[in-house]
Amino acid sequence: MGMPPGVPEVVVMRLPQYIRILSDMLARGVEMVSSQQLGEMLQVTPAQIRKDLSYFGRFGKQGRGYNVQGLLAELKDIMGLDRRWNVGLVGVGRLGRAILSYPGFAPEGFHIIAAFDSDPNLVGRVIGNLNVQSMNELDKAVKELDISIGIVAVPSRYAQAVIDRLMDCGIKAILSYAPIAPQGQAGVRIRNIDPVLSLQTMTFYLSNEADAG
Amino acid sequence: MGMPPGVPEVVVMRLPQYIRILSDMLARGVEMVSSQQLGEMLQVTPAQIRKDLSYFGRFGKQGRGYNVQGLLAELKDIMGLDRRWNVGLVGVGRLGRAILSYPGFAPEGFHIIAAFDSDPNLVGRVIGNLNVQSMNELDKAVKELDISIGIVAVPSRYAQAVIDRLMDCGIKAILSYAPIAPQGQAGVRIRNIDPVLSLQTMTFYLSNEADAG
DNA sequence: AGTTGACTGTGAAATTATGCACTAATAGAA
DNA sequence: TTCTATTAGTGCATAATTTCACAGTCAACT
Repeated sequence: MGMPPGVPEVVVMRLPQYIRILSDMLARGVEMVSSQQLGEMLQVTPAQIRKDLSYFGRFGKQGRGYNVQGLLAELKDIMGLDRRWNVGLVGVGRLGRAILSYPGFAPEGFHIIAAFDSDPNLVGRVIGNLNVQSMNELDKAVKELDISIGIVAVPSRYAQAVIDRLMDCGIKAILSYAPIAPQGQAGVRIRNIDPVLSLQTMTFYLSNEADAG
Repeated sequence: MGMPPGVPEVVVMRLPQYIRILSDMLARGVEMVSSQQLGEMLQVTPAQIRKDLSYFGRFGKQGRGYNVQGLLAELKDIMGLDRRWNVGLVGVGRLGRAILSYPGFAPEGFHIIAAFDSDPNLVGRVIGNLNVQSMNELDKAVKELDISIGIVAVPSRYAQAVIDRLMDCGIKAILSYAPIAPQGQAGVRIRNIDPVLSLQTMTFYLSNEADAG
């Protein structure tokens, strides 16, 4: 739909961060912002921000900077974040319930509108306003409710099977909380939420930059 | 301590994933693995894996591949993951308690041994085996308990202040669950756990790759 | 012992990403 | 109106990262 082809993935990964900063600024009543200021807040060079934005158009005013509200609206449009996304959750154990009760999704347009579990003791129960459905109903629900994003909150050993099921249903975006390296099909994006992995990327520096300071 | 200088950060970010795969393999009883096989599981090219490893040494046998147990041990050593890390948690609200009860940290050597909160109603209470301490005790506890990693699980509006406090105590690695762009000092690594941001990096593709398939 | 097939380690090449530095535009001051 | 101070957008240079492709090594088999 008129979106420039071949935008580097690194750029796409950064735009949500710009959006977050701009949202904060808008809430604080800031009207204009320069790439310089934006860069300071995100710890990147101003040039990178300008370059990133240039993939999509020209949003600034020379000598002035960017209109916060305007740029925010443009970026949300570009990223598809000016609309509602229906999300399905698989796994309503402890973690799944925590996810259901997390208040941060809905304000950003992500609405968890269906929950699934394979445990017969859970199917049929109402958890967090949702009627827990059997995995057999996944395909039907995805189509009828127009679910385009799946969240996986099942024990690791079942996670790959669940991801496979979601992909078979045509889901193209999956957020997995399982500490595994998921195997995805072409055209499907998978993101992992994995605090241990995050910690493990820092210990290298703790071990090796041990200067006396 | 004899660690090669100037290892690219991208490489350091990938090693924990190799470690995870190798752990799985070891548990499944696999003895040898080639860069080819490893690459298939991680969706990266074999050459990348070999190149990454070459920053640290020569771990494979030509014609055979890598010994799973041996490579795993080497990588854990390199990453500082063959030892115990003491972690302090700030914020013992709902999220903080979920983190305390998450069983995935300890088996990987990350031990949450202190919990802090600014809420007087929580200070002094025992939550998840830990006696919740006041923020005033942070500095002392960090030193006495040899805490080198901080986890931040406080509401967004307090997160930056908590991160600043941790950095003032000499903490050089922070895992933040707050949906903000944290400002770090030089030499301090901060990682974010932010499911909304993860979702937002996928909607671009959902919106723009909408081919009829 | 020699041959074969497999696979690592690594320079060199290709690709991708970042940062520089300049031009053009804009607002406000003089 | 002219001058000054800003700052966006961008072509180009540089830097970083990835991939290629091949020499060298190893174990198994004959």
